[in-house]
Amino acid sequence: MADERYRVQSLGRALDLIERIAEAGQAGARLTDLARDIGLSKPAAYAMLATLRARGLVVDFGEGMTRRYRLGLSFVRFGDQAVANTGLGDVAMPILRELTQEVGLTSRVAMLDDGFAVVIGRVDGPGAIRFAAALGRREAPHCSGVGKLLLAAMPRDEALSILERVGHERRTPNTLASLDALGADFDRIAVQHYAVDDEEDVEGIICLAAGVFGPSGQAVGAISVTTLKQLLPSEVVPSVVEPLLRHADRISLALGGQPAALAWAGRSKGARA
Amino acid sequence: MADERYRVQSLGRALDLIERIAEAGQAGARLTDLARDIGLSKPAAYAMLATLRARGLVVDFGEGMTRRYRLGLSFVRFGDQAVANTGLGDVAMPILRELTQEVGLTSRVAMLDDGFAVVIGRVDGPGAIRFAAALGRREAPHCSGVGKLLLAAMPRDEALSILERVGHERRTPNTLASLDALGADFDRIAVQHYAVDDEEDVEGIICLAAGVFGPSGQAVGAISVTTLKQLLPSEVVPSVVEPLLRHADRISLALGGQPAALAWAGRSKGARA
DNA sequence: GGATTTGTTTCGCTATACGAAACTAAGTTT
DNA sequence: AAACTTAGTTTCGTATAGCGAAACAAATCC
Repeated sequence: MADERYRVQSLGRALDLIERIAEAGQAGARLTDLARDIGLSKPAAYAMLATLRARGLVVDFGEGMTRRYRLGLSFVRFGDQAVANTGLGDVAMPILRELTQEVGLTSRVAMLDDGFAVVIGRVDGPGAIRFAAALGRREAPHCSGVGKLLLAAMPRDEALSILERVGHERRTPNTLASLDALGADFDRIAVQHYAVDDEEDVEGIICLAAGVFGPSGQAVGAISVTTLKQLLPSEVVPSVVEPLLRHADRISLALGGQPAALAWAGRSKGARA
Repeated sequence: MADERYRVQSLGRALDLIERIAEAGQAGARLTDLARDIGLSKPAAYAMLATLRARGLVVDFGEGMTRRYRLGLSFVRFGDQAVANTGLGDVAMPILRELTQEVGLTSRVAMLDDGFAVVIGRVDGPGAIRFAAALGRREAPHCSGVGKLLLAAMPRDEALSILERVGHERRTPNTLASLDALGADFDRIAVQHYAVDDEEDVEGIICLAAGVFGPSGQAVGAISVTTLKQLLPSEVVPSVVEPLLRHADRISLALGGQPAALAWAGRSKGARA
């Protein structure tokens, strides 16, 4: 099944097209650019766009020579459906709202998907500082709070295998780029039950994450709060960690899962199961 | 461009496939059923699924004869991007949260897309009563609060043309199924600045909607609150309408648009522009 | 254990996705 | 304002690749 023989080439190209349109964002993408970027002729791209447009998956605007394409609202349903499928999104969102209200920070929920931490829900904090916390963003597992937490919660060899596969390159001076440093951090996370991304992905941004655990004690996801490092002096970190862990446990319990204390305690012995 | 000649058939079939998988929801869909439903051979559907799976657009679970497919998290990013493109989603969500907190009811934002009101954001209310308010859902324009509001805000002939195109059939005893009844309701909405779906779509459900207006005074979207009819006696309706209109105006202003009073007043004379 | 059903793989035919080229129309330059 | 450029649209012939038939493998049912 992982075999590359059984693929539909034209569908793959159409997905490339969608990818490029998504990258173009609100500004939209032009036919000629799209065709060139995905290595297709204009008529071919034109036909694909017409097909996607008929389904509402892309919309066009502008007339004549300046027609542009962007993603259409038909994607909304599919994206929401994908989140609903996880079972985590709907449970987490109301609690995330309470967390954001309590600590006054932007909060998120993420799950591991193909080695990356995918953000499936967010609640923007108050104030002018907005973080471009796009849903569906794939956060690198080695330099994001949610990513490190989810890796720390799984058997060590699996975590290392993921790191090897998706990489763990340096992004800032603070990034834990070596497997040794990451392993030590995982150990600390397992003891303290929360992960810290201290300017390891983007300079100036700090992020605290806690795990959400299922019935068997394995981590099904993670929640986090994000803010500017300068707004979170180290002495107030505990006052944020406490509600973070508390609300994470509430989500775990709402899912019928284990609280963090139980899950982390049972992790080492259950790891080989 | 609306011409049906220039289409990519295989892409269209793949989109049918995605549609069916979305319909199957959390339970997932099986290869054989999918192939049959979209009128394709098993090998063809198999290749499409492999292509989609490689991109994370579908995920499979279960082994052997009971393998099932559901939508994958890669759709999340596209859905969020589509909402972000509208410019309305990100502005409306924080205010929607305040609205839900203030009135204690589930709230939503919707936009008109291809004749239907598409829900692009929601905040679930507290309490056990959850409404399956899926994002991306296309609400019929004639029997939903947001739909009727958006139709009432546009030139009457355009509204009628949409109703003719997408239909306006009866769903409950309360549904306004005639164009006359709908027209009268549009007139009332234009005067009172809010729309009511009083068990017109689903029995037992009531919904109040208010408009969000852009700089030129045209409606760019609508927000609504929904609850069980029996929980909202008519004497308390005004106490919900007031914050609804107030927060809707806040969204309009945040977009650089006009408040409802101005927009509705300027509607008739600007209609032919 | 045989029968049935589902997923997987092979393979050959032809439908169809693709590119070349021509066309139209909207900007841009001189 | 005419020549030039650039973008989108349409036509059409061809070779590719998408498709179905058939066979295979593996799991479930009776």
